[in-house]
Amino acid sequence: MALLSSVRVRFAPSPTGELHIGGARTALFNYLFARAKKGTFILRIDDTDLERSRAEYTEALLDAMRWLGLEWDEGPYYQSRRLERYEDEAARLLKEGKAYRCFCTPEELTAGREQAHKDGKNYLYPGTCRDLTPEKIEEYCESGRDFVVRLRIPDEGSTVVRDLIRGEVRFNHRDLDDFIIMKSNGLPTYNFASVVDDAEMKITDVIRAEEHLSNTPRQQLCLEALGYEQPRYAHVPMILAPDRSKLSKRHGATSVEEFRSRGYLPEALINYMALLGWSPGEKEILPLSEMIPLFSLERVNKTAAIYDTTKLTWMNGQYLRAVPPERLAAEALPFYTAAGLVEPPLGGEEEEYYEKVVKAVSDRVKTLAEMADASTYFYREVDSYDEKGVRKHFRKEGSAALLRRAASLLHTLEPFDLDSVESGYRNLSKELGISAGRLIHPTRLAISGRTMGPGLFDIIVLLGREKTVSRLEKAALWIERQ
RNA sequence: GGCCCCAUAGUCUAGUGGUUAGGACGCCGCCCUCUCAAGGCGGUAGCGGGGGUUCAAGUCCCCCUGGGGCUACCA
Repeated sequence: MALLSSVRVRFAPSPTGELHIGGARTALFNYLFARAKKGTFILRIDDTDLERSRAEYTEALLDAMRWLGLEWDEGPYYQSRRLERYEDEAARLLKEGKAYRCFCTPEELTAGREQAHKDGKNYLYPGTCRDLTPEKIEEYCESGRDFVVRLRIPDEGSTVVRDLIRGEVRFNHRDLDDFIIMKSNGLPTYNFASVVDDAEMKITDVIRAEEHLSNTPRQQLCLEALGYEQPRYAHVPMILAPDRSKLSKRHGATSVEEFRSRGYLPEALINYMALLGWSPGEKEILPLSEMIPLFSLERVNKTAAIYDTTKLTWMNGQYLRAVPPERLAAEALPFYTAAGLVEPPLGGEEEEYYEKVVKAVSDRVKTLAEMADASTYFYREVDSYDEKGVRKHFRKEGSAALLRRAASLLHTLEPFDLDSVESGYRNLSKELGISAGRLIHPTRLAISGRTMGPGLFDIIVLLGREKTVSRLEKAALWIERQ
């Protein structure tokens, strides 16, 4: 029983570009639905558009899916490898008179459309070839004229889409025309291929973006003509760019690959996307595994969402801080490499140092890219001092002398560890009758060039005696020369 | 243009006739503190407009407005 009712869903992207967060979110909802229902999640590549489909996009797509952790149970199936199926099904419809050959040229069609537009009228395919005589058809075929196959749509009546999220939506047949199911190049159109595959793959629930809602009556009509059962439909809200328009390249980071390269963690991206259109209830921060039992289409809303990187970034910070140090070091390595700070493979001491740097810096950043950026002075000499910091901490009377005192303290300090450095600093400030901050701030600026960062004593110990002392002296010199 | 969907703060959302309209990000302030984060506390800001229905409307109905989608030999 449970087996019979088991759900089968699919994510069916077309490999015409990178996977953007809209598509990824649709994939995620399909995945969550399948897992929550103990069903099957199928991946299908809808690559019937030869012009725009590219093999490298398919690879990138699979890569992105794997990176996100959205494991599929079946597939990937490729529509381009199933062309015979569509041909057979189209031939069947032709034979049964449910579809017909249309010999109109694209030019004729376009002219009709433009004319209608000029007259301010609606354009629907006028049905020119709808009732061609068998003789005429044969004549056209023999003369080698190109043709497409169109589905015959009833003139009267309507088709109702029962959507799990939106309720019943009615479409009048008079607003639909006999649309094309097979192009003149012999390839199926989306509406047709998709339906043939969904039927053959026994898809029980079609969960996809809202942009497909208007196409659903066409698909239902196809299914009906083909004599297959209807799946259930659920059209999830779209994800819009910050300017409310449809997602596109010019909106900065929109593809999964881009977020990845900007230093976002897959679990943060997943968590953030899940919250776009779905609400789990109490907790907002929750990993994929915890989302599964909570997921249901009833809690998916109808409103298009505008994605907002600010919240994603915050969430990434949350995840970053929860990641075990070893994994964090591994995830961050490509970013340190790209920034030219390290060159893997890292040796023993080098690796130890790297891990300490990561640990020191990770608490105060939100992305892996920021992490590398915040680490530069652990690998390079300081070549400039933060301007505001200079005004605040270097310009004061006696700053250079202060730095020299600190340098000489550290020069001989034993042992050179966190506790002794800190107490050494605190004692020195007491001795000089100044606040610890008066000593700490210029030191940070001197050894890191920055006014913010990890705890000063952590930096000092990590950097080591030699570098710290030399940077302090260098800064003192710099101040004196100003 | 036609058809369809949608409408709670800047953003993501809870809400299914009776709530001081709840949470999160952001922003502001305070606390903590060597800085910056993190964390804690507090604050800022919302039911697009107009008509109905009802004792009572963010919630139901209609209109308007706004946004989005489809209307391709794209998916």
